[in-house]
Amino acid sequence: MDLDTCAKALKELGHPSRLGIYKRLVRSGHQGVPVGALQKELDIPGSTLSHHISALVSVGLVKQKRDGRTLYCIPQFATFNEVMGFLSEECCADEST
Amino acid sequence: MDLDTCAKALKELGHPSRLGIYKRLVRSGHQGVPVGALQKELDIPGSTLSHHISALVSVGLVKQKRDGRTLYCIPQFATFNEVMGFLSEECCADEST
DNA sequence: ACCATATTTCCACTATCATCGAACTATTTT
DNA sequence: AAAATAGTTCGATGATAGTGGAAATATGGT
Repeated sequence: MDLDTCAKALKELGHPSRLGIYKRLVRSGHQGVPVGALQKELDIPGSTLSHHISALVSVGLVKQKRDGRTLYCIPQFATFNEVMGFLSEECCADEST
Repeated sequence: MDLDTCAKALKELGHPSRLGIYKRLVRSGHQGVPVGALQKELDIPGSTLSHHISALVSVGLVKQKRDGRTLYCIPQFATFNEVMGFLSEECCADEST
């Protein structure tokens, strides 16, 4: 992961609603959470929520999968881990110094 | 660290210039880097750079310390580590599941 | 006091983001 | 085929953010 890609991901996580959404998704693991469930739990109007979710999708932090009428939002741990990896490697103090 | 505070910090890191600045500061450790050095190395106009730096200062990721005419920018590892801690605890997959 | 250096603040401008109701699309049920 | 459910896209608006030149501030040197 390069700096620009990492910055884009951080930017999307850098909004309380989106960070909350991602946090909520992580809690429920690989099976994902329906958009509607997020809407109720987080109390965000549908259209606003939809924009936030697609922002997360656009940087690969979330994937969506349809099952009938229900759209599940699934956290993409791999992307998140790459972000964490970049931060650890490039932006953490080297305590051996 | 709570979600809102974390989101604010992530937001500021979520810009390539600012992430680059922070990364550069981390490289040089506790002694810090003069604003002017950042300006040359990163090739950002002074006023723009100044705005980016104060954004980082505003969320506690950077501190500034004057020595004569030179203002040193010093990364605040504690804040950064709190952000990392929040992300690890609240947004990482629990692999024991 | 004056000049040079280092950096910030002011100002104006453009661009992107956030929000949300209303209209629309997709899918299932009856 | 109509109605119900789930979610998205449209469209408009207000709010923030990004940018950088010019003017201002701070400090040190002569």
